[in-house]
Amino acid sequence: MSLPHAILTALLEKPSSGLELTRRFDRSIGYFWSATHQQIYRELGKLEHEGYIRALPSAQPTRGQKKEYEVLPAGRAELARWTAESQDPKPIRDPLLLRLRAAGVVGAEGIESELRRHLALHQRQLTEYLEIEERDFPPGRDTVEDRLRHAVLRAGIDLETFWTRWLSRTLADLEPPASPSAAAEASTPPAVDTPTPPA
Amino acid sequence: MSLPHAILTALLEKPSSGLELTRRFDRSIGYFWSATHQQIYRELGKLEHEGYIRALPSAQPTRGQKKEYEVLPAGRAELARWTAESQDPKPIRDPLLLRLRAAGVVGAEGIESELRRHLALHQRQLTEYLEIEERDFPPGRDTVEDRLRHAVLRAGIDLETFWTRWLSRTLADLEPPASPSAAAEASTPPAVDTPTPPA
DNA sequence: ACGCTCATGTAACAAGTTACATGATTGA
DNA sequence: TCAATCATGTAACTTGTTACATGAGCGT
Repeated sequence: MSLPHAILTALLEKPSSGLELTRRFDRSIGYFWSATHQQIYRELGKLEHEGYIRALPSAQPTRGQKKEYEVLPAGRAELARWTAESQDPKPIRDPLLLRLRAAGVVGAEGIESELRRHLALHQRQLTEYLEIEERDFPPGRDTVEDRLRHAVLRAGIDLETFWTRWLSRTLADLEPPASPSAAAEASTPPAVDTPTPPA
Repeated sequence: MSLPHAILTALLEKPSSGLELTRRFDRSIGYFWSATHQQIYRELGKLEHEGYIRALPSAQPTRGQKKEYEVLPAGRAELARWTAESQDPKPIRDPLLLRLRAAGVVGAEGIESELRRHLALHQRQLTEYLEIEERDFPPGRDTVEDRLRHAVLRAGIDLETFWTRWLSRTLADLEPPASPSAAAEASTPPAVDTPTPPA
């Protein structure tokens, strides 16, 4: 049940329309909780129905017309409740790790180029986060909000750093099958489904 | 579309019944792709229907009777195709980061105990991974499969290491609002939800 | 006969994804 | 007026979650 609370947070930071929210879920908040506009409109409807938010009266309720929402006290209370709630961390769920495991069974044919591609993507994301850090978190200010937001950004930075390091190391580990026997194996792709028969 | 391929991988490693798979999705494979037995049975049905796996003839098809599956050549081919496929990494999606951001808006009341709790959980998980590494990856062997499986485990180790470090640092950052000015800020809560007024 | 565990399943729902539909506004 | 863009929405589907149902085999 994270999306509604992500929306409440975004709306508290600044009342917005559905499309404006969608754009913000492509940047700031979206860096650690993405959502499409369909999800957002659906959820806005629910939140309004439950009395957590309301449409600002200025906008008419016709199709194609902008409709801005703001958070009601009940919504703020619900968000505070959820924030302090006890929630276990979700276990890792990563298709790339799964594919690496599968590669151990059906052969590591095309996976190296994927690792390289992911490495480039994570490096780019890391650069972006570092730029944001430089821009939005100069050494000066030090409110509690600043620290919280900085901590979140630092999680992004550290996670991307982890990926770039792990991918680099894994590539280095895989590239040189080193021993001549292994090299010979690699140059002998006998058929469709031969699962890496190494020495 | 990861679950069917996770199951194909598991079945290639060892033909199993639904319940045996469920158990394995609580351990080895489950460390980076979890699944409940309902998901697994549903997916086994689909995979059989599509001709990727088949039930071993030994077992009768009655309810309550064990039914073992094995992977057919088409299933192995599909898994190899998927493994080498180009798939973009998913952006981060973490409720804890979201809650930290929300705490910046509605106040960081209960979040510190959550951070400590998560820290303990991640430390325990890290210990478990390190034990597995010691047990399953002694310095000796060095086949391609070994390297792949070790790389996957190392991802788990490095990720848990990241979390423990980040949580420790974030806790240290939050505990002492330190500077008098920051303390002054914190003691001026303009509205509903007083954010973190600790000593 | 009873309860326990093993084992397979159904049903209903929640969350996320993909494709498409529709109206309003604005500038060429 | 036409196309592009802004803006809100529907529909259908897939994936994941939660609760429950049912049968087989075994020990007491």
